[in-house]
Amino acid sequence: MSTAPSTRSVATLDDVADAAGVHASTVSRALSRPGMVHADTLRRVRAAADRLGYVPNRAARQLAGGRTAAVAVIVPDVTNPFFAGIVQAVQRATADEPRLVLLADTAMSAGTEVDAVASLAGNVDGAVLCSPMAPVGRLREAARGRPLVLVNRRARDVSSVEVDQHAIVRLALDHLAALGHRRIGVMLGPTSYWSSSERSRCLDRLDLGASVEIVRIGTSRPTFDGGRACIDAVVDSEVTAVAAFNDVMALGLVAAASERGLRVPDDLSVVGSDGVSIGAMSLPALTTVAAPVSELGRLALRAVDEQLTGGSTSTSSASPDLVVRSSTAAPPARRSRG
Amino acid sequence: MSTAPSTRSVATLDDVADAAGVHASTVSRALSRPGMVHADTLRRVRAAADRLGYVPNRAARQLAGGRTAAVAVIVPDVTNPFFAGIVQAVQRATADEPRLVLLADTAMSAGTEVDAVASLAGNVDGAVLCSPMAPVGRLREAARGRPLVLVNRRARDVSSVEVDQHAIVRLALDHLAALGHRRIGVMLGPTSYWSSSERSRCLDRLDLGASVEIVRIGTSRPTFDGGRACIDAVVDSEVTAVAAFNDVMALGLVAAASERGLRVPDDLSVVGSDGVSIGAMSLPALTTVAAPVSELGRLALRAVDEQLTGGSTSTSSASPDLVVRSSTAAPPARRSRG
DNA sequence: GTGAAAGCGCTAACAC
DNA sequence: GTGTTAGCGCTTTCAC
Repeated sequence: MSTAPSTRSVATLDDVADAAGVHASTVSRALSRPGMVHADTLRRVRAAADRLGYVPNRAARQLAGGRTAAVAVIVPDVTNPFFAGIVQAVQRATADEPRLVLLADTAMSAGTEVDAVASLAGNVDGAVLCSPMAPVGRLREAARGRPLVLVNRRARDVSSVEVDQHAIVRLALDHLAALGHRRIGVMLGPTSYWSSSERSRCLDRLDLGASVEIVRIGTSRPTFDGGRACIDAVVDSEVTAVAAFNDVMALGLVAAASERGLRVPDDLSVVGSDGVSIGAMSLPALTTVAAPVSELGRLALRAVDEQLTGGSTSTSSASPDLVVRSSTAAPPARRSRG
Repeated sequence: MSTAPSTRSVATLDDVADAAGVHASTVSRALSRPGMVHADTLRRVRAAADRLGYVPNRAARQLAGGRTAAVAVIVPDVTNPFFAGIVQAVQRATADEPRLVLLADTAMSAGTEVDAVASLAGNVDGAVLCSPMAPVGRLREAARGRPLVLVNRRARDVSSVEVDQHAIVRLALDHLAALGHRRIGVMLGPTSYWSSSERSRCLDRLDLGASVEIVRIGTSRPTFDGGRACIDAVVDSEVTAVAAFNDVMALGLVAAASERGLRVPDDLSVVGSDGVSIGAMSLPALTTVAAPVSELGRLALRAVDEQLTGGSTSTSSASPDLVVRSSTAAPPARRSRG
């Protein structure tokens, strides 16, 4: 009956064209620029496409048109729930106009990062780089002119989206100060992290009043063990509370504290940063400053699109929220420096 | 000097061919089947490709050759570290022969799962589906003949890789029995999960000796809250230890227990399953039966390749390991049923 | 508003 | 062992 469907397993544009009684180019227009064809043609084409279960071949589309409808997301480590959250957020943000998400995990290696950008660049409309550590110059070079968006890192002439680091510091310290802490440690991350050095800069500008003293707790790897390793510095500094660089480090610190016989929050209060789910699952549940992950995803995607259409780069920032759980942060024990 | 490099921003096969003084098809061969060209030609081609920073265009490659050198990984939730681990494992397993990894997060929806397979199928050499919940028939249909590999789910005529569920149950229960527990609860997951019903079947076949009693603890969502929700059933069943369906549920149970004033492991021992990092970060660190994630990744990729070359499907299983941490599992308190 | 024709960059028969 | 010739399935000028 009617035009014989091709014997190939998947329908092509030509098959749809035959079925609808129009030329392939008309089908192409109908499907990608509905406004450019007659309303009647449009209906017939759509009906035919549906009936045949037509799915456009992206490779062909990319080859002919240049657009890929795909984005790359490059993370240091997907098993870190913060980065997994961003990957998820980027994907969800593509819901209105579906795009493929190509993922690369760099195993926290700057070299792998550059390689990932290089191998992905040709296959996507843009790449979202989470907390990249490679020199931005190398990254741009590897991107060959494709839109690049940095998450939590700033660089000249490259788009970026970031969590407002000042707000993170402010929320964590205000919370601890309000609980009555007067000597508070701030844990930093690796010096190569923009977010870490930015927080350090924020501390300089921060005014918590004369009664509160801030102590910087060295720099350390942004991992559970990195957090653990800070326990000595924390104890030596004689603080009653710590604002950690991220949740995972916070948990490491809590674990190390408890091994030392320090109880959290009785002997030491800890506030994390990120708001990842594991914080809620720990015991006691971690009070933290949560990053607005979904918004970061949306902003990152928008930044890709801006470069695609306008060519202009941008920097946008999103605000975190304090999440008080029950709880790793409490008023200082009376006995300590009361 | 010499042949003018094209003005386009990225070098093509023709550019390399010109630079090397050979035909494009020779370059193609040199790059994909080095054995088929003269050693000298090979050197010249490679040198030229390097010099021009040539990166093959995958879209063109796919269009012409049919192969995509990409795999899709579809997970219910990337922020679940177990699934993130599999994604990572699949990617790492591609190291020898690099492939793109296309990720889709289905937000635990069976419908989204089918959609994801449908939209990805045309763009990859195969898809790895983690703990899928959609009917396998729908998934195959959506895959349009592309290789499909199920992780922790079995179905006729579809490849699958799984963690040996019998071994999981065995390792957890032997450990608890060896610690002296005589009445042990086994938490199950959603009935729609193959791994849950499989474990239930394993319990029937398991022989722990007459002195050990097993109690099935209902079924529940495989989440932290799902684990929490089991506390009533656990308390009512009067077990002294529980083998949880997964780590996240185990942590939920531990949290709920502690809210009830039950101490872990003193009043209740808990063993998880998965071996995800958050288990190690919790307090106390979770004793668990760890899934061989890297191996699952390798096996999944191999199953894709088998179907691509031989066309045959297969089922392979990998063995988990008991990871004793310090610790959520201990001998039962003397006072309980001793 | 629609058809015709020319590629996008590559691989895969074929000849030589 | 290498060059030639066709396409792969689309988008996009162009005419009309």
